[in-house]
Amino acid sequence: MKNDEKPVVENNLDLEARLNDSNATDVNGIAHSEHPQELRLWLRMLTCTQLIEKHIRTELRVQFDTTLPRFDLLSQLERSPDGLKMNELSRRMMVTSGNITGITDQLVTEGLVERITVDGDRRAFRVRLTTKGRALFAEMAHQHELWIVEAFATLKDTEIATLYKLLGNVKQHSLKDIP
Amino acid sequence: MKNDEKPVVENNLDLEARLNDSNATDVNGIAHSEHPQELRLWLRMLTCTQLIEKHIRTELRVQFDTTLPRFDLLSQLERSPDGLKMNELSRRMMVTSGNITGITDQLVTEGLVERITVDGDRRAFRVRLTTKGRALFAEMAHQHELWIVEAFATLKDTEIATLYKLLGNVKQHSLKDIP
DNA sequence: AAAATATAGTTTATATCTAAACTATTTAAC
DNA sequence: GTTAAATAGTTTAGATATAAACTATATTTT
Repeated sequence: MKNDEKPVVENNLDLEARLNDSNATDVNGIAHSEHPQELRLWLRMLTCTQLIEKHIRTELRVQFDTTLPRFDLLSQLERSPDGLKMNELSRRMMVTSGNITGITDQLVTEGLVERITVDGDRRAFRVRLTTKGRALFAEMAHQHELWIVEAFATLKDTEIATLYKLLGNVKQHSLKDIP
Repeated sequence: MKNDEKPVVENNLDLEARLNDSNATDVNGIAHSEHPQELRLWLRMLTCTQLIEKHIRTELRVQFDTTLPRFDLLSQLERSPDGLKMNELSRRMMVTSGNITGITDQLVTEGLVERITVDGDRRAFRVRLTTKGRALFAEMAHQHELWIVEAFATLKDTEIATLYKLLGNVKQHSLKDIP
C-alpha cells in the first residue's frame, strides 16, 4: 500500500525526443532534416547540462546537505577575501538581486557568510565568508571538482580543448547583446 | 525617488570568474592551472546554457506571455497526437511528476492541453494538445527555432557537428549511471 | 541647495522545482 | 483470492527563481 521506498530521484530524461529524427537527402544531395542542426545541438547541450547539474545537486544534498545556489555563492566569495557586494554577486551569478538576498539570508543563518557594512555607502553590504564557511567550502570544492572531472572523463584532452574553444565563441556571441 | 524604469533584466554574468586564471607551465613543461580544464569547460558550458536559456525565457514571456517549462511540455506533446501520460512527460522532461502536475494544471487552465482518461488504468491520464494549444505551439516553435539558430550563428556547420558529436559522448557517459 | 534621478538591497506575488508523504489503483506473490 | 508491492498522479513543505514595487541612500541636474 504505502510506498516509502520510492526511488529518491524519479527523473530520467529524453529531451531530444522532441526532435524529428528524419534525416533525408534533398534533390541537391544536401543532407537536411526537418529541424535545423542548431536545434538538435541546443537540446543535446541542454540535456548534458541538466544531467550533470542534477548529479551535482544530488551529491551536494546527500554529502553536504546543501544546494547548488548556496555552493555557487560560496564559490564566488572564495576568491574575494574582502567579500563581494550583493549587486556584484547578482551580476556574477546571473540572478536577480532579490534572489541573492534570499540565498545570503540562508547562508548567514548557517553561519557560513556574514554581511559587512561598506564604508561610505550605507545602502550597501559586502558579503564575506566566515572561517567556518571557508573551511566547509574547501571540502565541498574538492568533491565538486572530482564530480566534474568524472562527468567529462569520456573526452580526450584535445576534445575538451575543442569544446572549450567553440563554446567560447558561442558565449561571446551571446554576450554581444548584453551591455 | 521611485524607480519605475528599472531595467527589465538586471542580470548579467561572469560565472567563469570563480576560476583561477593562472596558467603556468610545470617543471615538465606541461601546461596546467590550479583548476582542471574540465572545471573550466563545465563553467563555460553552464554560462552558455544560461545565457541562451535566459534569452529564450525573456522572449517567451515578452512575445507569448508564457514560460519555458510550459513551452517544453507543449513541445513534448506536439509530436504525440494521442498525448503522453504524465509519467512519460516526467521522464522525458527530467522533472518530478509533481512538477508535471503543476505545469499541466496551468496549461489546462489556459485551454492549451487536456487530460484524457486512459482505458484500463483508472490511475492514469494522457495529456493531449487541444486545437488551440497545437496552433499556439506552432507559432511559438517557429520563433523558438529562430532564436536558437541565432544563438549558434557564430559557428560553422562543421563546428556545430563537432560540438554535437562531442556532447553526444558526454551525454552517453552521464546516462550510464541512470538505469 | 533643492529636485530629479539612479543605485543597493529588500519585499512581494507568482511560478518552478525538489523530495517526500499521500491516495487510489494495478500487478505480483503467495 | 488475499496480501504485498509497485505504479500513477497529487499534495505538501521548503528552496529557488523572476519581475516589479518599495525603502533608503547617493548622485546628478539645474
